[in-house]
Amino acid sequence: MGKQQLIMDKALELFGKQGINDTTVQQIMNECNMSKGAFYLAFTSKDELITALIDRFMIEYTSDIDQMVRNEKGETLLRQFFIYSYHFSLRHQPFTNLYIKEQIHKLNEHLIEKMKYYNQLLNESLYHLVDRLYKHKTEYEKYELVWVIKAFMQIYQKFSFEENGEIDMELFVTSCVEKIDLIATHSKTTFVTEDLMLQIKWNQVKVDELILKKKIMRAMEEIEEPILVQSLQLLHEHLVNKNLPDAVIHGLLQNIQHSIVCKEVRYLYQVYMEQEEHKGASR
Amino acid sequence: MGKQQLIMDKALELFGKQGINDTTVQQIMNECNMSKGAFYLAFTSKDELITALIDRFMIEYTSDIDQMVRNEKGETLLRQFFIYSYHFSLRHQPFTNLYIKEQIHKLNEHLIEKMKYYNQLLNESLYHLVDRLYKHKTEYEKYELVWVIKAFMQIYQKFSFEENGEIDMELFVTSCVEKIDLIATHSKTTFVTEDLMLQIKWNQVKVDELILKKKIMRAMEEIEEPILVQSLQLLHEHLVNKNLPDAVIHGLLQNIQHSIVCKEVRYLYQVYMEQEEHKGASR
DNA sequence: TATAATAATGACTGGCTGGTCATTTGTCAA
DNA sequence: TTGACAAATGACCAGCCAGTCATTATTATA
Repeated sequence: MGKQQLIMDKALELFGKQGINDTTVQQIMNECNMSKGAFYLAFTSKDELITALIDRFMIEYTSDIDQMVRNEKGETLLRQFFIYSYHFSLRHQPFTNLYIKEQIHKLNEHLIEKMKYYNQLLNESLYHLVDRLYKHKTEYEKYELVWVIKAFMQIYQKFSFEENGEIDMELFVTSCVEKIDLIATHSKTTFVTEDLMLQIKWNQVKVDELILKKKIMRAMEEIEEPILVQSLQLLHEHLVNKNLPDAVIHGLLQNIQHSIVCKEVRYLYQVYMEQEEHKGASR
Repeated sequence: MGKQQLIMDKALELFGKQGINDTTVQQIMNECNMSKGAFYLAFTSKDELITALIDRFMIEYTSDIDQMVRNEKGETLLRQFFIYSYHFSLRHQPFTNLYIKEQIHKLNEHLIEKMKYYNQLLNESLYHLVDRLYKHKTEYEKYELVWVIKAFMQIYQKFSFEENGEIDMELFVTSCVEKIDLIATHSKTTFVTEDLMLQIKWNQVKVDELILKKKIMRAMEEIEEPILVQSLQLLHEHLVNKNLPDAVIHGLLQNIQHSIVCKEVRYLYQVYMEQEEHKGASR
C-alpha cells in the first residue's frame, strides 16, 4: 500500500473515532509507525489530507451513483440506489462516521463549498433517477422526491448511529422503496414549488471548461498506463477542437471509467457534454 | 439581561458561525464587551458553557414537545408538532446551525451521552404522539413512524441549510403531514421489527430517583418565588413518602410549568411517575 | 567501496488558547 | 471621606500542536 493510502486509512479511522480536531498528525503517524516528518512528505498540510479524504469518498459515491442511474433499468433503480448506499455506508464506516459526526464546516470556506458541490452532484443524479421512474411528474415534484429519498437514506445512517441495533438491509430497502413509491404516486401536496425551483437553479454551479481541463491534466500526471494517458489526451483535445464523434468520446470515457483517479474526470466530462448539448439546443 | 444569558447568546452566535472549536473565550467576551476573566465568574469552564447551551435548548424543545403531545387533541397533533419544530428552528436559528453543523461528539463522552439522552426523550414524546394518532398499529410500526417523522423534520433543516431558498411553512407542514399519514395508513413493510424493538428497549435509560432529587434541589437554589419553592419542596418530599394524592401532584406540577428552570424537573417528574405506575402495574 | 541522491527522522519553534490570579476599579455603608 | 467588600481586569502561564529543518539512514550508481 502506498504511503498516502496508508496515512489516509489510518487518519480516517482516528478522525471517525475522535473527530478531526482532536486527532493530531503525531497520532496518525504513530498509527502508521512512521515519523511525524514523513507526513509532510506525503501531504503538504493536514488540511490537504482532509480535503483528499473527502474527495476520495465523495467522488466514489457520487460518480458510482451517477453511473448506476445512467445504466440501470428503470424499475429496480430506486432499489439499487438504496442497496448501493447501504453497502457504501457499511464498507466505508469510518468515513460514514466522520460524515455524520463532523458535519463539515471545519477549517475554511473552501470545504463548505466542496461539500455543497458534492451535494449538488448527488442531487442531480438523484433527479435523473426520479426522472426515469416518474417521467410524468413536474420538475418540482421530482425535486421534492429527491429530498424525500435523501431523508429516508439518512434514517438508516442515523438509526445505526443512535440506536445500537443494526437494521436488516433487505427489509430496510424494501420498506423505503415502498414508502417512496407511495408518496410519489399518492401525495398531492408539495413543499417544493415552481418558484423555489427557480431560486435553487440560480445557485447551481456549472462544470467549467477550465476546471475540467485542469482535472484532466492532473489525472494524466498521476497515471502511467498508456491507453489511459492517450484517452485523457484525446478527451482534452476534444474540449478545444470538438473534433471527435460522439461514439469515440463514449469509448474513451469507457476506457477510463475503471481508474479511481479518473472517476471524477469521467463524471465531470459527461456532465459537461450534456451541458454543452443543452446550450446548443436552447440557442 | 443577566451576564450568563448575554454570554450564552453571544457564544451561540459565534459557535453557529465558526464552530465550537474555532471560537475562543476571548472572542466571546469581546462580543460581550467584557474581559476574559469575567467569563470565569459566570462559568467554571468553556465546557460548562457548552453543556449549559445544549441543556437550555434541548430541555425547551423536548419538554415543549412532550407537553404538546399530552395536551393537544388528536387530529391536529402531527401538524402542531411540525409547526412547533419549524418555529423553534427559526426562532433559535443559531442553535439549529450549531446543531446541524456540530453533530455533537466534541469534547467528552459525557456530551454524547447527553445528546443520546435528549434524543430518547424526544423519541418517547414522538412515540406518544404516534400512539395517539394510530392506536391500532403495533409497537414497532409506531416506532418506525417516529423515525419517519424525524426524517421529514430533518428535510426542512437540511434544505434551508444547503439550498438558500426558504421553504414556505404552511406548505411544508401540510405536505409532511399528508405524506406521513399516507405512509401510516398504506405502508405494508417495516424496517423496524419486533426483535429490533427489544434491542432498542435494552438501551433505554430510565429516570432515576436520585437524579430527579438532585435536579429538584438545584432548581430550588435558583428560584425565589415562594410558591415555586414550596411546590418543589413538596414534590421532593413526595418522592420519599409518596404521601400526596395524584390531584395534588398534578397541581404542583402545574405550578412550576412556566418557570424555565423547572421545565426539566416537571418533565422528568412526569416521566418518573409514569414509570413508577408502570412498575406497580406489572408487579 | 565511494559517492551522490533520496528518504526519513524527531527535536524544535512559533503561535494559539484555556484557565489563573495579583491588581485595579467600583460600590456602599458608616 | 474612609474603608471594607465585591466585581472586573488583563498580563501571564502552561500545555498543545501544526509545521520546519538540520541531521541521520538508506538506497542507487559509478
